[in-house]
Amino acid sequence: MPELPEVETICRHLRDGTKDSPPLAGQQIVGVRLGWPRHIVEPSPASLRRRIRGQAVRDVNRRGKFILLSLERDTLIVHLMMSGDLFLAPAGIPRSPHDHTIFRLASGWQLRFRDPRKFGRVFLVADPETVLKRLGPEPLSAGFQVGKLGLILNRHKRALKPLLLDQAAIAGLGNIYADEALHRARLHPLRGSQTLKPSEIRALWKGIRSALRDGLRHNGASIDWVYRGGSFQNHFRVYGQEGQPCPVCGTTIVRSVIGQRSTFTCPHCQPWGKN
DNA sequence: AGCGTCACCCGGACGC
DNA sequence: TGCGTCCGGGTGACGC
Repeated sequence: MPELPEVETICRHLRDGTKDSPPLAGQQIVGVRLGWPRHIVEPSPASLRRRIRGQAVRDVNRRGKFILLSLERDTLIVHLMMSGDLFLAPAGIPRSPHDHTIFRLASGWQLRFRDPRKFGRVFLVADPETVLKRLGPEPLSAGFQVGKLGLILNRHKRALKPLLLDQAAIAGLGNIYADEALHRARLHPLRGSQTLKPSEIRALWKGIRSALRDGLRHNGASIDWVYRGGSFQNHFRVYGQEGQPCPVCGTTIVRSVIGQRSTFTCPHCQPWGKN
């Protein structure tokens, strides 16, 4: 499921173009196909269709797991949720049954939102902050220093894993990168956020950043049936590795459920002792 | 107030 | 083959 590195990779492909498709910036939207209107959170589908016509894409950015397409007057915001993909395709390529929302461009290319599970969300708003205001800081930004993570950890009294997954605390982590970050930090996912020593806060900070950076370096992870060309799935240390040896110590990775989420840990590297 | 838990939305994968 | 169950990101309802 697309998390920060996967969403960032998709944004880069849209922004810079790929060997098969042009950059999105400068392209004018001339029409929309709304094959699953429930994707549209706001405004109404009819209003979106009317408002978006004629607007050109100025820029492509990411905030948390949201893709932001800055248009001339509005911002088109897409959340891929767990099975979404956003990409350019020539109009001549037949759409797949899951290409629900399609933005037709003046160039003849199409911006397609493919989403087999239909959980994705689309917003067209004048002010992106109305959608993004609840998000916590960007974990890869220069402003996200160790002290900032320490404040977040101490502001809450929660188990680490649900806290890492809370987009209002830190934006962009999902199940994969939360587990990978905790393993790198050698911290158990049930540790209380207020019980960490300074050295452990630093380890978690480094774990979060290095897991995300490694994900980005491999263009994200390609899992389930959604393939975007990433290869980070070949470098998971714990996620999905139940029964496999820990790459650090060889102990068998175990799966548990924490906060209704599958959670993978190394019992040796991430002991659940006192604290 | 803040936290945990649960249901909800979907369809592909998988087990029987 | 066909049915039932599981999974998961974010949100909102609910209870403590």
